Amino acid sequence: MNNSSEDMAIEADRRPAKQKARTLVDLGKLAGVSAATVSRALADNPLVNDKTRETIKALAREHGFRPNQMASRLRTQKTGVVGVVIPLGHDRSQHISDPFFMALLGHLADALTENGLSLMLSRAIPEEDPDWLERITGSGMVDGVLMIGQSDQYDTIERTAESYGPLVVWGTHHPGQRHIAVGSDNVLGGYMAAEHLLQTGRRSIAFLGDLRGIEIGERFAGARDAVAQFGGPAKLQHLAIHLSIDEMTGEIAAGLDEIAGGIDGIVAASDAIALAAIRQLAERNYTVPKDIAVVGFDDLPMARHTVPQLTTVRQDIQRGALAMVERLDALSNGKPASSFVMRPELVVRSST
Amino acid sequence: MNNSSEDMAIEADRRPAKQKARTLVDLGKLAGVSAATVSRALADNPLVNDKTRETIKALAREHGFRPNQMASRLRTQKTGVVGVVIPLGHDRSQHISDPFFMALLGHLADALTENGLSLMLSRAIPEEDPDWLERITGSGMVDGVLMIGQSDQYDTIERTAESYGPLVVWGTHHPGQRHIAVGSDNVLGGYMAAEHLLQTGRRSIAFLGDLRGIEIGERFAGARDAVAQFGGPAKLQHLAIHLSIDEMTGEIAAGLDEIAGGIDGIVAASDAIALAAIRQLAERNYTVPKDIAVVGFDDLPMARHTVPQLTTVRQDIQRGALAMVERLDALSNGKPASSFVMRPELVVRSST
DNA sequence: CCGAACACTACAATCGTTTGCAAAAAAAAG
DNA sequence: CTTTTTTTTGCAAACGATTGTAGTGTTCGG
Repeated sequence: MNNSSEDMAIEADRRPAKQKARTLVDLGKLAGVSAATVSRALADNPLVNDKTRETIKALAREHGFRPNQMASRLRTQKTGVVGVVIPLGHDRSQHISDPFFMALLGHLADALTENGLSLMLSRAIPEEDPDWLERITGSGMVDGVLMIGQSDQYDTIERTAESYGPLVVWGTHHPGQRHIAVGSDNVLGGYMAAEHLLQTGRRSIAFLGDLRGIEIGERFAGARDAVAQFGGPAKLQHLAIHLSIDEMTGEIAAGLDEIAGGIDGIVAASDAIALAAIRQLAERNYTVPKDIAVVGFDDLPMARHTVPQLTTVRQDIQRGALAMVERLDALSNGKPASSFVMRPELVVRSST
Repeated sequence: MNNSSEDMAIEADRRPAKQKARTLVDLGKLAGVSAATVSRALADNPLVNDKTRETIKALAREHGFRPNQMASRLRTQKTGVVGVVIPLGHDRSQHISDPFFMALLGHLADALTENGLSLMLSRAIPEEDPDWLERITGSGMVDGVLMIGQSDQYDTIERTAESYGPLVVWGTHHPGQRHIAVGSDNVLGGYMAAEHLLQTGRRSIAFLGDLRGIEIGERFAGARDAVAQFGGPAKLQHLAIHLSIDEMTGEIAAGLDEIAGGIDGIVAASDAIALAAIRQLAERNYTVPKDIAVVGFDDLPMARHTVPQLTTVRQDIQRGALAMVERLDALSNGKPASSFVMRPELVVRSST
């Protein structure tokens, strides 16, 4: 048992790398053929003799040889890499480790790997780097770009979409929109959440989220619609909560101190916000759902593992990820593609 | 309000891309200079005349020109990209969206972006692709490789480390180990978790996790040490739980049905497992921590937002991510680096 | 035994940048 | 108005793989 109270730095055994065949020419020399033949052999091109191919392949295996991707891709003008960008526009301090981003990213990684593609991840901060999108589309490093969230960069995205084909965005689709988007019907989702609270007898609802995010704004609009349509004594108020998990806690605490006494329902813009809110309510001795009911948004895996289990508006992230990859694939092969708006689904659990 | 019950596909306005200057030569022609000069101008090379540079830069901006990265990187033999690999060895169905992976990945992305590097994410399934690591190190696409977890691939990693320099792994360091690793002292962490339960009066402890994962095996070993050292009536048993969130729930449910009556403490191999366990215990009317105390591992952000808040062994993921990037940076610049074992920290909250 | 058909393989150009070196232009010195 | 020095630019050779085309060698029908 190690009982030191300090971290430890440990020297590792290291020795210089041994020499290998690094290029097609090297390997060709060893096999007694030209680089061209080696290239074809490794690509299973039928032009090359079976025996030659086997010799070459064996040699390649033995030397652990792999063709240089940079050169290959320069030549073929294909990279096999798609860029995944997370624009952090309205919420500069928002961390890339936001759980929704991460969940979608995970599914994207799975879907892309399935298709033999690699994923290049970038975080973009538009305020600091106005060229953020150009930098990626124009880098020549990627065959296409997937974007997670529109943030407040709708116009930039539209502008880029005019000249850059293979671009698919997670977010909303507006009529006449140029870029392909995959996402949920956020207005409907917000509507469902608020409607559910109203139907279960709640009347004074707070919406927790930062409306500058396009999608979040839509969720709020949906909730407002529901409340307006319900009419009567139903009320809706709004609390701006950043998505960053660090700021979130304090903001929610402060906000709830002010309004918790006057509300009986919360529509949270995300599951993460909902969880933080539930936690803060528990500390203030409000019982969920008896005193205040809480509806989340996203249905992240964790929503099922909380106490109480979270009622939330489910976005099918996996399906969305798949749809994004399919569309990107179509676009990069010159085929047409269309935006995709998924219908969200209210999942009623124990927090309402 | 959209009340259709179907998802929707929407055609987007699309038009062909407009033509731009695509190469240094193109741009050089426009500026009346050679490609070499353009290259230097864009790189702020002092050899080129200030006025010329400005002309060229303006032109480049106007045309949205960016040098082709493939060509540039082929020429300079530097990619500015580091590969991040998640080997899914012992737990084939484990999803890349595992919350710990995602959290570490997020921090890595932040740390790398900070240093102007891009991140190429790959998921590797060693059983299907024995060459998984070679495929990445030898691809020529990356300047270095970061690995999240050793899974059961310790030998493969060691072998690769002999010939491939810039490789840093999240995981454990064994004496004489060749590859650089950053991670927590898992034995100590497991020890701390079990010791804490014993000190708070628990005597019959279950460890939940799949011992084939090296790190998890170490955590179990630590817990065993603590129990052995405590002696007397203290007991430890083990329940194999996969990391995949889908399998996890069922396995935990089945396992708990069998043993929950006979235990008063749980050491979970991860926070995710701990949460799932708490949830299952609640459904079986066991109160946490009164009937059964639960200690997690990782201290993911969500651990603070659960009810009850999770007592857990904290790994400083952010610090670890930073350490990994620093070490990789050193290695790729030919400098030496050493493994780094962080001391975990027991965070006592309300689940014990 | 010759020419045609076929099966392989090698040559060489290409992808777009970068960079050592030489050349040209401009400035300074004599 | 030469020479010498300093700037500034262009030339051309990499980087390493791919691929159309030309070339070599083999086989086969006649």
